[in-house]
Amino acid sequence: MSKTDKRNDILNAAMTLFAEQGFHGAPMAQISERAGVGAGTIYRYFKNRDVLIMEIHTTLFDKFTNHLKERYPHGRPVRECFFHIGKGIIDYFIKQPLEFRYNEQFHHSPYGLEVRRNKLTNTTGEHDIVLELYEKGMEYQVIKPIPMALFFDLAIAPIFWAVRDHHQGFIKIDNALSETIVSSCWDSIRI
Amino acid sequence: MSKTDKRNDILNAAMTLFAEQGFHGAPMAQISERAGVGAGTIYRYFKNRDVLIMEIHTTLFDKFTNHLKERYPHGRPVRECFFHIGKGIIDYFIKQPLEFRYNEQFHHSPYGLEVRRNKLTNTTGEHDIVLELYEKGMEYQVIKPIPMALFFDLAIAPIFWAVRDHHQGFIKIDNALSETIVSSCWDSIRI
Amino acid sequence: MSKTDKRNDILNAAMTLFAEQGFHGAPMAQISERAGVGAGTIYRYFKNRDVLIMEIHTTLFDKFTNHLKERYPHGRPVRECFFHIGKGIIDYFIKQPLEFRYNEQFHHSPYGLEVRRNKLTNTTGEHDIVLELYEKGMEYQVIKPIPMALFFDLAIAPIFWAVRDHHQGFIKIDNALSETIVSSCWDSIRI
Amino acid sequence: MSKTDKRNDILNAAMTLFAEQGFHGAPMAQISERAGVGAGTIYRYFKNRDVLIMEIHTTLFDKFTNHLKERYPHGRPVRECFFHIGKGIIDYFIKQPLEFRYNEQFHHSPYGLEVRRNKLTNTTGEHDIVLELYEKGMEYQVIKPIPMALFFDLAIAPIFWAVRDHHQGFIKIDNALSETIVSSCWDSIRI
DNA sequence: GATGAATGAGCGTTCATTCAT
DNA sequence: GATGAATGAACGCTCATTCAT
Repeated sequence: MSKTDKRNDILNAAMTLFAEQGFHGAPMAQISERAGVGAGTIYRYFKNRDVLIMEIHTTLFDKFTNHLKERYPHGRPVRECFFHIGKGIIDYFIKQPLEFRYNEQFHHSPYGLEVRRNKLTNTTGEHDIVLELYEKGMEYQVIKPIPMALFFDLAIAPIFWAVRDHHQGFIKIDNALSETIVSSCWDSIRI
Repeated sequence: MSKTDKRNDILNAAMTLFAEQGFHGAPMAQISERAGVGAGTIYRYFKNRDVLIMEIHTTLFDKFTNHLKERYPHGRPVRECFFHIGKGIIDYFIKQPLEFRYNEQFHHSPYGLEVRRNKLTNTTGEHDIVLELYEKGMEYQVIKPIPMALFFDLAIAPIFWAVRDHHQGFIKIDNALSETIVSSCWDSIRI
Repeated sequence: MSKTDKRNDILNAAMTLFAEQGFHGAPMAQISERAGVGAGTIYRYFKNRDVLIMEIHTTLFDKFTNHLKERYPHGRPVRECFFHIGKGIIDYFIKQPLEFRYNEQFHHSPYGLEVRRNKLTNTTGEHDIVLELYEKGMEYQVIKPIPMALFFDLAIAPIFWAVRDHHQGFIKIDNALSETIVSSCWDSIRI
Repeated sequence: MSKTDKRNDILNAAMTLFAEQGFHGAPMAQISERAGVGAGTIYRYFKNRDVLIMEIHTTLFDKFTNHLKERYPHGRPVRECFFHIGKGIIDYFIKQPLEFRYNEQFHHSPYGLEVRRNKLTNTTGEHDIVLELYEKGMEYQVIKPIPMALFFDLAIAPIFWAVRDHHQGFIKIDNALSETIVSSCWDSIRI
């Protein structure tokens, strides 16, 4: 088993347990047991628990972002781009319930706040796909003149809530409903 | 000091500390200290920590619901009723940052899931109002034909996210922006 | 059992174990077991392990100092005062092997250095009995003109080493030998 | 690099780290890193940590003893021999602060006791010289009639304490003060 | 021979809960 | 009823040692 394998085992075990039981319900000992490694081994790959939690986020976020960037309709109208993203988010997280749960846990923890803050006050050159959309929408005046953070709230919040409801069994999102959701979000931000 | 007073002191102390420091950052000893009671006294009023956390939620939720019911425009058009609720939520939680923080913590903890499940199944409290709104909207065909849970997601999610952004300093919600937010939500659900 | 009793139990258990097994050979769990209290109880009386170690020192040092101050020949010649102290140290630590061992451990740990530093650079009004002796000896020119720290080294070091040899069985200090030791130390510092 | 080189690298790295950070502050991993060898390699040369600690002592002690034996004034008066040894100790350890620190750590650890016991029982190394000195002093009646261990305590203890004070900055030992120290020690043992 | 990844027992400390007063 | 001292299981983390390569 290669070094990368073991690291991945830990990442997966931790992600699963954090998703299923919350950050506080998953002690390091349980993670190591599930990963099939010794308790101390985790610390060869991650300096401490906090770093592990952050690294899971980073890993998942990269994977998620790559998914959204696939077949992204560069150069096409803002509306079309938005639909790509909205439906992309739904598709991805419908298929990945654990990642979705992890994501929810993460963004409602102290870790999540900091990440969000960095994202919204982004001074690094990182190209956030949604941020770019917002700027283009403003430029072409196809979306309402609102602060960027609020753009996120209106356009994205319902999507995440709907996915959560799907996983909790309150609704069943198929292609048609996915279309309805994203379309409704678009209605709330378009001029 | 009456029995009720002491119970309230505990509820308030616990709510504040949970809101400020998270569930994990507020040990029972600190709660009892802040409430001005002995550590053991908490257990006379609440069977254990989990029950305390649940009771705080119930208490806050009742208070919040009552706020929304005040001057509720019964019999008026769905749109007007929705604006009453939407702006009511914003007003309330802008003024009550601690309660908002508590609410967020709560709904993203294991406790939260169960409550939500009951909420959508039973029809009590807040949902009486919103449920009624949904049904009336369906009947008069002024809102899109979507499942009730999705109605929630579209209409309410952005409001909570926006309030969170307000408290975290990413946006500043004044009356005008409040109007914009609720209006945008309405755009996403109206026919 | 009073509060003070339990605190004393912990202090004694810890002192004994530290003396017998060294700081590193005495885990908190063993201390609590020997003290007959729960593991967490120690932390009601001492913030942490380091504080416990310091408090033992303080307690022992006060007791020891009080012993030396008994029947101290105030106003009598420096030589007589020195003999009182020298023989007092020997008497005390011959009778208290555990306290002696603790003292040795302590003074050769990082804790000990700090204490010694404070003592030698003393700006607090604390009346150290040996320090006073040094100053009087200098004033009356009955001891060699040497730095204070060296006075300690010459006058006190052999006494502690001799007591250690006594406890380790290399010598047997009786009254006569005690007299010899202190007298020899005096020979090394007197003019 | 020969076998001996690697062994020496480990000894030096370990000695330095133990001296600087104490036995408990220097994990094997850090030692191996500093020595430029793999973690497991240490165990090819030393059965375990305790053995490593003991071997460092032995090595340093041999080196130290050889230093004292250099230009030893065999056949000259006891006083002269004593001055050679006393000043030799001071010179050596003033120049070798790390070795001195290591020595102090060692002798106040559980390891130290056993070694000292053997030292006073057997007659090897340093003690050859000092033992000889003691016996000659007794024979010619130039030093007080005291047990050998006590001879050590009176003659050597102040020297070690003074060197410690030098390294800790409480005194500054130059040639004159070195003379004073050894001379004072002599005063305490001579007839 | 040499390596360093892996181990897991053991550490200091916390805190929800109990119960004698 | 009210208290808060006492508990001990549980936690995150370290590190001496092993052993497959």
